[in-house]
Amino acid sequence: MKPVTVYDIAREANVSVATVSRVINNTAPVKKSTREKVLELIQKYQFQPNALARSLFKKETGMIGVILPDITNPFFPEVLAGLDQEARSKGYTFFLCDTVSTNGNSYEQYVRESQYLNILIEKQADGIIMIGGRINLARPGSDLVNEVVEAGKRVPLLLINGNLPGEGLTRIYADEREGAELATQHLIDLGHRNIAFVGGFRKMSNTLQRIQGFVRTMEKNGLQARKEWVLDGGFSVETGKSFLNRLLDLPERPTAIFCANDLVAIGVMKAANKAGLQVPQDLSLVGFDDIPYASNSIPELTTVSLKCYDVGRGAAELLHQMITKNKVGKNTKIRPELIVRESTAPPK
Amino acid sequence: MKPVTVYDIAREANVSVATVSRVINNTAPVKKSTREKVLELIQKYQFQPNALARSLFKKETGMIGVILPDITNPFFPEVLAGLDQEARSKGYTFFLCDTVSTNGNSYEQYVRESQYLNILIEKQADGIIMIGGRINLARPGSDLVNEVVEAGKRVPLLLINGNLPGEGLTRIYADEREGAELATQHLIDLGHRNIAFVGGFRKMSNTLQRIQGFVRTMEKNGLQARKEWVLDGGFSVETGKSFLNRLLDLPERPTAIFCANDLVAIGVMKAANKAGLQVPQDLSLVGFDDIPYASNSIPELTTVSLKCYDVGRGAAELLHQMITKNKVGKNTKIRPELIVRESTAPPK
DNA sequence: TTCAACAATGAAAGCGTTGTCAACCATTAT
DNA sequence: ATAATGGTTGACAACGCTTTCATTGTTGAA
Repeated sequence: MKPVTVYDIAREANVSVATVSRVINNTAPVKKSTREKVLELIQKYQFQPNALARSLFKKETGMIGVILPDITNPFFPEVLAGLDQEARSKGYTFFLCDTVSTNGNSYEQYVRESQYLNILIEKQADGIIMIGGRINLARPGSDLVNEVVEAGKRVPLLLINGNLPGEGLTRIYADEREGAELATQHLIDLGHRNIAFVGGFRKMSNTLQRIQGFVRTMEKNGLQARKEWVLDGGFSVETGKSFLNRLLDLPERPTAIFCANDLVAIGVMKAANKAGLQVPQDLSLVGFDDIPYASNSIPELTTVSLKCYDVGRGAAELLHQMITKNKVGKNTKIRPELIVRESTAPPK
Repeated sequence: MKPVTVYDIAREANVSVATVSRVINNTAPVKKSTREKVLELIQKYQFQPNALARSLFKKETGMIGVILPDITNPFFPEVLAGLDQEARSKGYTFFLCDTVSTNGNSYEQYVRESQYLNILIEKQADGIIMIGGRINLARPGSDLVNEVVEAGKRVPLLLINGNLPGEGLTRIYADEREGAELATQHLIDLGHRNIAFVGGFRKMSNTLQRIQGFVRTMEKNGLQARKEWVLDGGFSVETGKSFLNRLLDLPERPTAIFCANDLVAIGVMKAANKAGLQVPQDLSLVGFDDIPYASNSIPELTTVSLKCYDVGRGAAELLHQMITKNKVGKNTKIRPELIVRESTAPPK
């Protein structure tokens, strides 16, 4: 049984398809009696217009594509939620493109990122949002960057927390460096002198900024960021665990650790716990991102909020403007916020 | 600057659009020289076919709609990941429909659920997956159920963990009752006699099944499930906190608590910690769902895994069959698994 | 040499909408 | 009575693609 179309409705109502279209979209006056007849038929057949056909004609789909590296990382659902709340009210709907690689192959992830870019363009998404992902690893002039820039010429494209220099890409991002400064200063104000930085990938621009913020703040306070105390290599709980153990093996131990993200902080906390260290009495910990878990751990994690939700909302708004006003968006910076909870205290 | 179309390519290559289409889709033999010319032009203009037009004709979009209640709840990204991994290999792409209500209004959520159902049908999604949500609250014959059933007649529709009786809806689900039995038996085997159940909504079929599994197992072991020890009212961390406090105020306290989900368990754990109770020495805890955070808490949470990822994969596979074979799917049950970690121990 | 088979192509008919344009009718103003 | 207004309506041309059908050469077999 084929779906009914405007033609079917029109035929049975003895009107033209144009009229049917008019009553559906309220786009021109229709005599009350015919309107009612049409409406009745629509009801009777539960007619639902084919959005593909409509979009084909109108050249707009009301769909926004979101490309992200791993939906399982709680950071992303959070910004998605912000995105959704704002975009929904504007009538958009989402395409979810998770580039996670099953086997952890980062090349595969790269390929997927550019595949999705193409798919979204072919499917005529009204706009594209890219969050995180390999682009943070890419250098200006690299293939991926070029692809993204090219895509950006075809459809409004917004980078969230992407750190691409210049290039004419619009982005909205939290100021990672400022966040790192906030966190580091907090630790220093508490009286810590021996502070380590753990996690992330030094090659990625966001990690780099966090490290820079950390180092700079240490130096501003006349402190030294020791090389053996800044360890990068991942964003996971496991990373945190293994790095704490490495730190513990060193002749001298830090009294506080600033972690590249909350997951790493959780890992550190767990390893510390196993090693018989009390947080925050024996070791202060501050995370980054303020994912929901951060307030669920025991003790609750002091962290810096990247305002994912706000970033998401802002992104939706900005993208909407790019789509409707057809103007290139302006880069937007969101100020992070330090959230002091229970995992930090003065050193013994 | 308008996007280039097959016509533009055809014109410049001095061939018909049919030929262009043929080289794009490899759907009929084309002379090598013309194929190359066309390919070259496609490359030159970075031509990307309009998927809307194609879908309009082919009557397939390769899009699957996923309706879920709140992407921020870590349970859902997990099944989404399973879904994605399986569906991706089959060439599908996802529509994300989060029905979360900003103001916590459950009627609004209901409305949104049925709105999305319509949107997905209009956008010609090849299939629809509904996870969790209000449908668990609905009774057979209610409006929402009818709407879902009607939608299911128009497009392959699969319920994940939905507990609708009969009705001709296809579903794939984890056996909640069995999971509850596993958890309860584990506690009993450890030597607990005084066990409470906390969390969920009694009105929702999934909660009900968990409670039934709990009660039944208690009785099978000659134990009694006391009314004042089975408390429902939510799925959040806060729920867990407030309910533990309520339990603590009672003249007699349970030595173990079976929680309706992991989030509630976390809440209980936090409240217990505040109250000076050690988990698991003073209080054993088992959760439900096995969200990622379950293995991150201190102590790590004993829980029952609903195999979200497997359920997701299974759903993708099942839906794919419904779409391609055009056959009604068979209900599929996934067996849950008890995951013993650190939050349970024999009572003192 | 002739016919069948096949490779290579183009014309044109959709797919289900929307919007433009012109036509029609009934009022109302002149 | 006639022209002008404005509310209603239908025909039809897009939108960009795929596929069917028919047509043209070619080539191998009879």
